[in-house]
Amino acid sequence: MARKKVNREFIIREALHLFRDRGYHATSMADIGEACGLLKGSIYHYFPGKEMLMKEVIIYLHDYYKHNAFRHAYDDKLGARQKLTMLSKFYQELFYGQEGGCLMANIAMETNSVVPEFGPLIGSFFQDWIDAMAHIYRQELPPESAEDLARETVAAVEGATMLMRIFNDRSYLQHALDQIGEKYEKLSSVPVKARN
Amino acid sequence: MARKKVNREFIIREALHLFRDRGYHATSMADIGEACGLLKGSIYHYFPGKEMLMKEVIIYLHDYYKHNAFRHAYDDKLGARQKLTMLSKFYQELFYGQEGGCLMANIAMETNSVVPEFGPLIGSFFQDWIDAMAHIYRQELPPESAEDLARETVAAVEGATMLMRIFNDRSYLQHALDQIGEKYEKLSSVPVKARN
DNA sequence: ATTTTTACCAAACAACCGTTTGGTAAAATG
DNA sequence: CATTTTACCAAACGGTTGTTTGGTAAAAAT
Repeated sequence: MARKKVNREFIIREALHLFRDRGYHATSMADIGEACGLLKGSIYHYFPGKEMLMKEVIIYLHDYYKHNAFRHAYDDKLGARQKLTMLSKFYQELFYGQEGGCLMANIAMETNSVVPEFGPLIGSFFQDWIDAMAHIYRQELPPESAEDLARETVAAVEGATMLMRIFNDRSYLQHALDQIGEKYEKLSSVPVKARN
Repeated sequence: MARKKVNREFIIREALHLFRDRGYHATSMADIGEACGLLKGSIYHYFPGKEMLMKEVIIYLHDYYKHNAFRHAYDDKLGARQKLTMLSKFYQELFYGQEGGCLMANIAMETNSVVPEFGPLIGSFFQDWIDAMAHIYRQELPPESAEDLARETVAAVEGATMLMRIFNDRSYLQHALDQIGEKYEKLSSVPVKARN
């Protein structure tokens, strides 16, 4: 019977799930402890407090996106369409497996005016996301249009993720992801290849 | 010195502001009481509890949208473009005057899995919004495209509202609202009139 | 003018929150 | 083997939460 090894990363990941679908205030240290097989006081052996744990969760998730998604945007071996396809797949797999939508958006909405310390961390995540999309779009679009389309894309995906959660209907996100490629095809004047 | 008259609607409106930009859990009954010039216990003279108050806030806001925004979508005296312009103006004025973004989205994200009673109320709001947009789009678009575009529009506005709040930059919402008209122009084959 | 209702306040309530403390068995270190 | 460090538990801490209770002065109704 393999013992679950408890370490900082394990706690971060358990906390990530709880924060994502219960929110920051409704997730207690006791909840996090229970998910890790610990008492709430024991979390303080690994983290100085709830706020710091939340910050590390945000940074952890930001890093995950960097390595598994944004990364592809700067991969010179790929064309713009390939990049968009890879990112779409990433979002699809990420959001489909899980309840609770997007942690970054959820925590941002809940804590924006009440725990301002999270703001810059979450802002940095969305800026990186927008930058990655803009970098892709700049391959065939003027810089300004690329930037606008990037912001539009992130907004569309986040809005769709929210509606997906509210209506418990995955087609919202699916539709938004499909639209990313289509919109780019229309804006870049390159002829559309046959739909695969 | 005119005395502030305290009644149910006054409390609902004060609570609306607090819930919108501090969230549900971070807004205490004491906060709401203070905003109304009352002690927290006195709120229970008007409402049976915090949860019921939140529900009434949601219904109140839903009604406000119905009467001041969705209404225009079904006004037979207006053309599709006029309707879109009026709705855009509504969102613009509504979201510009206030911090805290969209209460419906904020509360939905925060409480979706922790106070499920709010879910149907918020879902009903977004469904009404989508229906209103779809009704406009059906004037010149096939029903299925109209429905898709409506969902897309609501998602885009909500996503932009979120980013607007995170980056404290109104241009996100402005851009999203501008895109509503443009996208509809492109999809409906009617020639574009001169930009006013 | 008397009664009833309204609109509160002041205080208490149990429950829960994030955090701290003191101790302890096991593991790592020397 | 002796010692230090690690990884926890159990319990307590002060503070805050939503809610309830009992009372009271003013307003409304009779």
